[in-house]
Amino acid sequence: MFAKQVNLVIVDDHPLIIQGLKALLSSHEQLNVLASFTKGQDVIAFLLGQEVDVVILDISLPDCNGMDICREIKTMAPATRVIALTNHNERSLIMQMLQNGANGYLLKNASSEELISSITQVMNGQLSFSTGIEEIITQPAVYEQGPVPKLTRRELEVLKLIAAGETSTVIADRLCVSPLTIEMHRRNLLQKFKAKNVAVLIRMSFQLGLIK
Amino acid sequence: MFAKQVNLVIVDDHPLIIQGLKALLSSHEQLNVLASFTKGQDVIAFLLGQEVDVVILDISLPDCNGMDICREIKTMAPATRVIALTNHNERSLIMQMLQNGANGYLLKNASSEELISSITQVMNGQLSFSTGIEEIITQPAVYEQGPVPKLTRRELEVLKLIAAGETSTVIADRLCVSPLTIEMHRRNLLQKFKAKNVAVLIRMSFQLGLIK
DNA sequence: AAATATATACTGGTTTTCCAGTATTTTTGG
DNA sequence: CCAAAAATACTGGAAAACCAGTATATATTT
Repeated sequence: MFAKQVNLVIVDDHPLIIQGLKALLSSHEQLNVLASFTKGQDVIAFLLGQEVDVVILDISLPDCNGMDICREIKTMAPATRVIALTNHNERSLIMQMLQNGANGYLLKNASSEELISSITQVMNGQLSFSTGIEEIITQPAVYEQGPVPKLTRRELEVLKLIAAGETSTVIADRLCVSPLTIEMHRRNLLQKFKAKNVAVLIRMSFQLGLIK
Repeated sequence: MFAKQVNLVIVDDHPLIIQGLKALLSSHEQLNVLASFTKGQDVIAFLLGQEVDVVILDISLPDCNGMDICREIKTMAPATRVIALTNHNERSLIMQMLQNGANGYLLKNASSEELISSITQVMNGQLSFSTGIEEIITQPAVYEQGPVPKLTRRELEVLKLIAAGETSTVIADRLCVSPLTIEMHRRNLLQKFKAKNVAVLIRMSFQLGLIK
């Protein structure tokens, strides 16, 4: 199955997920878990001094954005394969991860067999996806989004206040600017998300993990 | 630590979580995992023919609502302890689970020690919570919600269409009713969620797992 | 230093939401 | 069968969002 020993690293903020992955991988002799981390920056530091074949990487990490970590990993260690492991199945996120160099994309409800198969595939130089993910990627979405919107500091601030239910007038008072400025931020946010109104803006922000 | 053998059952839609829990629990002789399920209804069927000490129960299950399963378990087997294991830390959900009879509430980022400790506590007849959960429960929320809103079939239908970004006029056309009817549904939804506008409505609906 | 992006702010206007109250019909539960 | 809940619908009106375009100042990037 594996031509040689495969060295892996796990990054997930759930100790139980890490535990489960270790238990699963340990029943395969040639799969060797070198380390596990609950923070993204720790894996970057680790990779500076250690060569790793596969990183299994959660997207939602407490200290940073898994997508950025993915890009960083591929920048510093291009030969290292990255398999995203996440609950998110939004096409935008999947495409963004692939754009950032991910070799695989698994959902957390994947089976053991699926995980092992995925590791095999990426080690063979292939891309690997959970059941259903390929379908999500390939079928043109009814509402086609571009990449995940990149928000400025101010836009994110305004978005959070909108999500908290505040009106433009209240937000303007809070941020000491004109209500017309906030209206302009709203318009820009709607355009970036290709959203027709606040309902879609909030929903997509949630789905993309921009707000919790 | 445990006066006697503790029989447990795990219900979670993530095989990796189940794997992790099993690995963890198996290193404690007196903790005996009888079975695991990825569907809520399966655990109910199991409990009909088997006495269980502790059920570790995810709230988000694919076939049903973990909160309802919790209530069902406590109805049919009051002596069985239920520990919720979830990613949600909204006060409403925590209170609802306690209301439905849960004995513990853990977040999925809990450590191994925390889990074992929780099992110990519930077996001793105590309530048990993840770090931080007690704080969430005890501090009066800035925006105090009541219990998780119970939506009618029609209300949920309208909510989903609102979340999809449709206006009241469009929703009315879709459902073959007057736009004024939809406006009335909107008003009722805002009242049930104690939301001041659609932004809060959508945000809370996602936070409470009512829509995905 | 220059180009670009961001933040800010305005005019003028339409659409939509939110609000409060009221009323009737239909459905559901006891 | 009856009471209660849900669904439906209306009047009248204010507040807020959404829209399109335009403009200037500041910050950032090249």
